[in-house]
Amino acid sequence: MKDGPVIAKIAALLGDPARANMLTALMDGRALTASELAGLAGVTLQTASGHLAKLSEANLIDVEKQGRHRYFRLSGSDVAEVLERLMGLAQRTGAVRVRTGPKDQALRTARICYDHLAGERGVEMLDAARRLHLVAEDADLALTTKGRDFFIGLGVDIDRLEKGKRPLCRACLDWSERRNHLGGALGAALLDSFIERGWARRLEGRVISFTPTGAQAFRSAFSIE
Amino acid sequence: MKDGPVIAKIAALLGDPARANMLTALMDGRALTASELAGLAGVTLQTASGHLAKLSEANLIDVEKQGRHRYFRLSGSDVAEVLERLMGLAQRTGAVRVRTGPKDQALRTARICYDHLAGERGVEMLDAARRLHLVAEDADLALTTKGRDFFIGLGVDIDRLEKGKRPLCRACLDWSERRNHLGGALGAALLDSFIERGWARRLEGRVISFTPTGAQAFRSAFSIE
DNA sequence: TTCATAGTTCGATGCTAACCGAAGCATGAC
DNA sequence: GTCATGCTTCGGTTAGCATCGAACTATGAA
Repeated sequence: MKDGPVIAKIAALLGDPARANMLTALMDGRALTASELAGLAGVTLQTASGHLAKLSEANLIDVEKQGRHRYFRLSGSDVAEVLERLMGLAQRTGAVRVRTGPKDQALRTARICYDHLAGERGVEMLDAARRLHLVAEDADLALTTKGRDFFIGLGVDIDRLEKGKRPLCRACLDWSERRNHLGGALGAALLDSFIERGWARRLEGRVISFTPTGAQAFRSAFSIE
Repeated sequence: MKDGPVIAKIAALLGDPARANMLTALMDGRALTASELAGLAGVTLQTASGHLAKLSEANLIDVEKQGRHRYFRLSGSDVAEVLERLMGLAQRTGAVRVRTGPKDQALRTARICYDHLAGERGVEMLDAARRLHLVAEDADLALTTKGRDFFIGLGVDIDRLEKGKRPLCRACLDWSERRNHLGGALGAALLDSFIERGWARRLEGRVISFTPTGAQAFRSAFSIE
């Protein structure tokens, strides 16, 4: 069994409160500076710098220099997914009280998962996309011809997305709903589109808030209800 | 951000090599004694006992007393899933050299994932089940009427499985194939059935080995190739 | 009973790593 | 040039925890 130490190395990196705080702060896919992350994690800049160096060396985060700032972001959605799973585990094993504050409720309704829509709205959207035969289950998830036209109609540049190396569609398990929502390049593009159209906007944390008319437009687009 | 410490507590438990070794040893769903786990992890019994107490207190593993033995098993498939994801991360981030030994190849071909079939054979089976319309994508995965008859024909007692609280079908991400295989109560029952029929047997570690005739029967049952 | 096996608890040791102060670079503003 | 800001590196302290030896409890066998 030489798998143990391999897992342990990564898990140990996630196992420090300061680092875990930084990573969860990055879960919304944005890039943050070292100072911001230090503040969020509640440690000094020097300490944060050390942590970030470790995370970076392990390729869990990517760095981008910009002037005298250094921006950090998760190196991929798989990192965010593991964090989500760990939250799910923490919840099931009772390590965390079930929080039911208003903020928690907002997170469950709609939130950002790395760069795409998650929560009730996210699961709802994938369900609808399946019902309307916009996507089909192939190896993972695949866009149908009908789906292609549909999303192009929504203003998504499918051709461009297909050129990228990122999978177009990806089923991503939602920790609060325990069902899948739509990730991948398409999932990201859709969320961008919703925000651009003013259907929804990003609040503090990872909360996504739909405007009343935006929610109406969203439901109408996907024939929900 | 109070999510950080929550994640960190669990991740820290997985972040010790000895504990990680024990948990990976339990990933095949079997229950092992404290002595066995100590041996596998390469630590003394006292040390192992301490680790097991921590894992148990965090509800990551369950204990069962039997005479003067204490048997430990993972508290759920979600624990195994997180471990699989961590392995996937370790692989992508280059923390682990791509092992290509014969044992590794065997693991990729067919292995046990908590209690169901994973690896190439596992992914193949779910693909086939979809192609034959035995399962359909509902919220997660659902058995079709055709699928029900099919699996009953294979000797699976679907009615009994449905009475349990465990979901019948569950898509489970395969780290080596990066695609889904079939988990849930049905996935577990199918693997049991394959072994009972002598199509396959469990080797050391998590390797599942199909006999030549078993592989033939498997492919024939699912109309593969 | 006595002995053996399985496991826990306690105590001491030693290593690792998180932390921060202070100093050092690097970039940009003026 | 000077100064400020953003971040890293170095050094020293501290705290936590993994480890094991030794003693102890519990179950089973003879």
